[in-house]
Amino acid sequence: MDNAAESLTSYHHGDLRHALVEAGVTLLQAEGIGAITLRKVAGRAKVSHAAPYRHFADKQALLIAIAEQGFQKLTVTMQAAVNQYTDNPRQQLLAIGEHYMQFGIAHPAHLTLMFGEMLQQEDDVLHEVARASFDVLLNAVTRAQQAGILKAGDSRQMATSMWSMVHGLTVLKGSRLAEQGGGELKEYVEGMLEQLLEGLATSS
Amino acid sequence: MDNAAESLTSYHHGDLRHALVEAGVTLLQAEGIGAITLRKVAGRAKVSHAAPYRHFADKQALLIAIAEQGFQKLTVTMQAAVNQYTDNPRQQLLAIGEHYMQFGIAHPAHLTLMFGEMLQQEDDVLHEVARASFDVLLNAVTRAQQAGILKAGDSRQMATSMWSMVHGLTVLKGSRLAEQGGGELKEYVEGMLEQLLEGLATSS
DNA sequence: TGTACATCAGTGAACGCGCGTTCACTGATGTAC
DNA sequence: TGTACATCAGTGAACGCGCGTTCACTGATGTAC
Repeated sequence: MDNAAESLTSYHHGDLRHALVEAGVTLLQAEGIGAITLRKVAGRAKVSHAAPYRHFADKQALLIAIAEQGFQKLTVTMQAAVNQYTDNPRQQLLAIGEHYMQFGIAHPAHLTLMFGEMLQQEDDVLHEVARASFDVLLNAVTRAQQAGILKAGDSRQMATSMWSMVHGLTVLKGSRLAEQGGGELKEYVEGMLEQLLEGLATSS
Repeated sequence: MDNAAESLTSYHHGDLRHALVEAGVTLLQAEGIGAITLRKVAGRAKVSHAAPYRHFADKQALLIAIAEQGFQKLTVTMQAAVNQYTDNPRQQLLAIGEHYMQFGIAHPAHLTLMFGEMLQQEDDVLHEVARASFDVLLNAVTRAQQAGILKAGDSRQMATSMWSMVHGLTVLKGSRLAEQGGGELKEYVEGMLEQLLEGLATSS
């Protein structure tokens, strides 16, 4: 249903590695982290359960690839938020937060996997794609400082503040701890973030 | 090593239900969420692997009990932070954040279980103990408002801001995304939280 | 205080199942001449 | 263009294992008289 160029491309399957990761993401979404097995993932990709071993050393390697894909998607969506407001660093920061929450609320199990289990692994590639996501925010913070919208100071620390707040909001919103009030997500996250931005503003 | 009143108390084992939860927490800490099985938990509690069924309907019920115990511990530690600064609502808020992070960094897998898998369950008892944790913070926010340290307004929303930020910081600190600089945890979380508190301060 | 009985927490054997992983294979694709 | 060979992605049977759960049991504790 997703990729039209299915049986056209290259080798036997085409791009089984990619298809397996996507199947894993779908399964994660539908049944949760505990439900991911190599056999089910292979089944969803319509190959035998031994086929994944041509592309992944073991189950752990597949899980890491799924987490990587999550960060890559996150980077793309955050960068899209930045591109949306070319000359307005403040709007960029708010939009990054909004897009982050959209991703996290649409894919809660994926976010849990990315931060809960995998990021504690010692995998350099994974940490590189995670850092790439973080850098989108970090760069926006730097631009906001240059524009005089945020005060000078440790931009990495400010980015960490914002990331933390938005990540925490996403997790809470996914549970029932936060009010589930009907307002728009955009207003919700922006209201919260503005409280923080006020504390980080230039004191003019 | 932990409970001295072992073979003294009451029935056959004494308090197997409690011992099973504690064994689960230890296992969670040592080997991660995926490693929790009824059989291993029973083994750690030195009973046969069928014994847990006298206290839990199934594995899921044990997992929920482990998550509940986490929130109860969190409530106690947050309340201790409040009691530490009886007449200083601002210090109370900072100390709550510090204690929260201490808990989360000491028990990362437990926190992941609590928020990642279990809180999305429809279990009323679990949500009640989670709300009890949240209320400790909420009450502190209310007192800070009354003391004129935070501006008037939706205290529940302000508490959500703070909880989000501290929760997010805890998760990030557990990964390698945040700087791992050697500073004290106390200074770290307080520096971050103060940025937010400034945005929430009365504008006097 | 002592005996008979009821309760029920914990036992240990057994079940069927799905899992990750291995391995000899097959057959489609790419390459050399 | 056509043939011979090498490569290697995907197959399907097989493995041993640990899992959750059930069940008839046993034996320690609590209760009635």
